[in-house]
Amino acid sequence: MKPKKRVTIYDIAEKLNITASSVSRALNNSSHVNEETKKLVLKTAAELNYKRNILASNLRMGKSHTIGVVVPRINQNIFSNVIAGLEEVTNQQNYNLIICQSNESVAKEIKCVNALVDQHVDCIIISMSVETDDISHLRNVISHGIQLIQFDRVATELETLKVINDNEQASMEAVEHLIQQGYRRIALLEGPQNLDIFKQRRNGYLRALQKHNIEIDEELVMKNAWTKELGAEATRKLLSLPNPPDAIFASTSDFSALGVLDVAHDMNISVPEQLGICGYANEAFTELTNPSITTIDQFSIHMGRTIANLYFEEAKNTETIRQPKVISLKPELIIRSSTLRNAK
Amino acid sequence: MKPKKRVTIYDIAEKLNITASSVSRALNNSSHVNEETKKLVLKTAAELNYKRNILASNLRMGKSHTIGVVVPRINQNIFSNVIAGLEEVTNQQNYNLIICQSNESVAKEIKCVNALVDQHVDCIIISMSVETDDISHLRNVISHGIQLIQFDRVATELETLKVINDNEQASMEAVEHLIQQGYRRIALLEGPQNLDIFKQRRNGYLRALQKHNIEIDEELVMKNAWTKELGAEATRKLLSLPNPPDAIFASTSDFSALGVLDVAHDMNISVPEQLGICGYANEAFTELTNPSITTIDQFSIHMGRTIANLYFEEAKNTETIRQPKVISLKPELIIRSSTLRNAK
DNA sequence: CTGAAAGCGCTTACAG
DNA sequence: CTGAAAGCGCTTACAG
Repeated sequence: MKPKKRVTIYDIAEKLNITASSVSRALNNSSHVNEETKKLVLKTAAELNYKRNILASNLRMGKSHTIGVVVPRINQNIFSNVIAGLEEVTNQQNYNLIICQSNESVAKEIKCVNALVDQHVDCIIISMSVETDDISHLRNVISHGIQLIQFDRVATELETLKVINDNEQASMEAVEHLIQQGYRRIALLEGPQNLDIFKQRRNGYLRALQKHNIEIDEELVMKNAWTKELGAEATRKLLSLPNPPDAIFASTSDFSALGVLDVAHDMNISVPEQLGICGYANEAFTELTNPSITTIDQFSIHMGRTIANLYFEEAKNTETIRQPKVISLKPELIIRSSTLRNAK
Repeated sequence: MKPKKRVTIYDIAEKLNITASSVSRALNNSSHVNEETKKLVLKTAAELNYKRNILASNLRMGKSHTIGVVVPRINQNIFSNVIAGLEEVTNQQNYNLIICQSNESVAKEIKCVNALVDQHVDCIIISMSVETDDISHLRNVISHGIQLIQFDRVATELETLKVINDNEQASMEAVEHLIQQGYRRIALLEGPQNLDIFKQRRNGYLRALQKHNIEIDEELVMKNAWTKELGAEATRKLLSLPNPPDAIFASTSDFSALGVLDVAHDMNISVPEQLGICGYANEAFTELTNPSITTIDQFSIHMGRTIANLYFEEAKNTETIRQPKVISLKPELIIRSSTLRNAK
């Protein structure tokens, strides 16, 4: 089958004995066009089954009606849900979404970002890889006049639009919940501190302990325990301490919480009686483990929608000098069996 | 910050005192170009930090170096993994991926497909929504000269490139495994039969029973049990039969298997002793439930890579008349506790 | 191997 | 409100 010959604005113009200029104006709903001709053009366009050639329009306008998204991993709860939310909104606006994954590598992240710049995307939405320290590729985005929106894992020092979670507050609530349940030696599995989200979670942990006058024991703070394996490893160390913790807050992810749970099972340590466990992210599996895992929900689909809406709002606001807006969303503690000692 | 003025082929041409035509040819590695000038052009391009304007190139060539993907849901194991695999390969080839989700609605699917056609994508990769019966929107894709690749949930009657799983074989193996474990009254939770994948899984079930001379009892075949809730509902009915099943093959998904497990827990029926459970798709959680769930892995990342590679191979083959190639992948049975009666 | 020219299909500043 | 014209930046068939 051969591609159909496409109908252009010239075909419409010819049929109506006007110029392509007028047709274009009518189709774009420009104000400088007669109501009559506009109607006529729209009618004829429909009759001829005209479809605007987006490639031509893009070239002329210098924009692509496309938004690029760069995330560490597509198949991870928070990111696939953010993408789902983004897709929902951008689709309504007839925008396209180009999705890239950095696989937690800066090199790949840079490659993705540059590809999107080459593609003339109108906006780049990014959550940084764990490796990312130098952010000159992000500055480069801005210098090309492309809107940059950071979310979740953001570089605070870079003034852009941001949609973040209030990690500190959420962490604090999680740790306070543990304290309320009678846990006193609460360990922290923390993530790479070059990412602000992990710093904030650490701060929330510290603040909660301070507030309740619990001494901070650096022995209980395990660095870089942000995968299932690393979480398990850290847990083994913690539980073999002379004075082991009675609860572990896996602030990095539910995956590390899962590592904690595995080790507890292996060592025949009962959860939540002997050990409380709290994760982060409300991955689907946290509901299904035995016991189910207390965690923090980040409403990631809603986050995706928020990001997209922010872009379209800002795109409208061309008049004034805009300042980098930051939207902070409030995560919610989901209390499950792994920390419910009192209720049992 | 203002966008930088972009360097064009004219800038390079001017600097070298040749025409843009030659520059273009050099950059595109055309054979009709002097080696010397080619080198010179590439050197100058690098010096000036030239970047091809993809929008212009796209318009001129009538293609977009973009592939559209339409899946029912992005945040579902198989699809997010297929996308991850696609992204991996297309990224290497400097192609873009535009991702849409149909949300299991034909209306949305049609909207997505049409948007991708309007976008002049080079290829559309699709896994149909459960509602899709009429496929004229897919024929429309082909009539626009756009390559169409179907995967997983395919319309068999439509002759296109396809990458599928051997669902029948996998189902048969799953049911045979149940039989080997001593289960004799094996129920089937089946999906909407307008989707071929669910028909094939049903066939695999039937073939396994026939092979082992087990009478087929239609009472044990539950239609349309393809979500957690519907799976649970069907299970309640099955377990209240005068002669209830001793195993349930949730051929639709692990989510329905989860529904089965929930009901079994509620009714204090022990798994796998009193009831064997097998799911489909190897969702992450199947490893984490208690007991862990036997299921079928579809190697979805690999499937994504396979699809992308198929596209690029076919794109090269312009010479001969191509026939619609179908690649069938072999899923693998993952045996876990929920069906291991003998081992216990 | 290279140049001159046309054209992809649109949008918009400039006149009138 | 409408037309004529230029231009977005490339690619390629046609000559030479």
